[in-house]
Amino acid sequence: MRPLVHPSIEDVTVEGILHALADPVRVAIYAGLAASEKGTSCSAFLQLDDREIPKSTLSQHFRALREAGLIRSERQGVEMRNTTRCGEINQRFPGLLPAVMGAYQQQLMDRIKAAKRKGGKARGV
Amino acid sequence: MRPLVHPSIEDVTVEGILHALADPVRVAIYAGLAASEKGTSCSAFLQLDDREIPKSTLSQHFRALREAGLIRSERQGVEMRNTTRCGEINQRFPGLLPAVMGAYQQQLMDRIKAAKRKGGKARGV
DNA sequence: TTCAATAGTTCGCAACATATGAACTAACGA
DNA sequence: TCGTTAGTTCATATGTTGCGAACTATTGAA
Repeated sequence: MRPLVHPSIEDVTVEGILHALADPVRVAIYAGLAASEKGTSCSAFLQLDDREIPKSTLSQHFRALREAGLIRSERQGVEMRNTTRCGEINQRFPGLLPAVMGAYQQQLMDRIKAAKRKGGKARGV
Repeated sequence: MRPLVHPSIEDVTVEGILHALADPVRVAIYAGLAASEKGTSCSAFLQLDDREIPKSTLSQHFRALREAGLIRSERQGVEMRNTTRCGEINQRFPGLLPAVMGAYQQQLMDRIKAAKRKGGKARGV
């Protein structure tokens, strides 16, 4: 089993970051990791936003985030401790991550508002 | 020949924008359009950064940008007038586009600096 | 040790996406 | 009507993604 790959911060690319964060599932994972102080295991995201994510799919998403340089994963006993590398990235690309996450936040709020206007339950997928 | 599709600004998604801008060719096109005041034809980008882009590939890239909501394309006689929709997008997702384009700019400058440090010619691809 | 349990990874394949040459269409000007 | 220029669409080869099944690593008993 090959060891986990973490690019050094100089090898992190903007296109890589954008590609990784162009997927709602990965964004949700990233946001979850960013919110937790001391790192989170992968399996914490098996259930995400009412959606079931298969284990193998989750693993691929973590790999994508890791190889884009967005997160760091290290074994801690039987499970994984995942943390964001937002400090390093903010230093290399100041303002990029806040802008992206802020835009997603904005989009979420717009959707909630739009769902309310339609009167029914929030069915936005 | 089906008419060109332009999503209304409420239908523009963050994931769509990021996916479109996760490609260096499309970013170069977008930057070129953003720099020009009165719109630019597609064929202006057939030669890009020393690279030859095939016509059909270019057409797909323009379609991607268009359907992500990043640009507007309208026929002007025999050619196309492409313009960015950055005004609308900045209103809907304030700060997103400047942050992304700024990060690419940063990356470009870092690469130039790194190439200089290595002494040789700028071979960074 | 050996066995079972838990947490992730890797493999294989089907479905989807992308790049590009070739053929096509649309607008214009002889 | 023909030729030219500018883009689009089609066909296809190649690449990427999602997911079940099989595998690996670590820990904790028995």
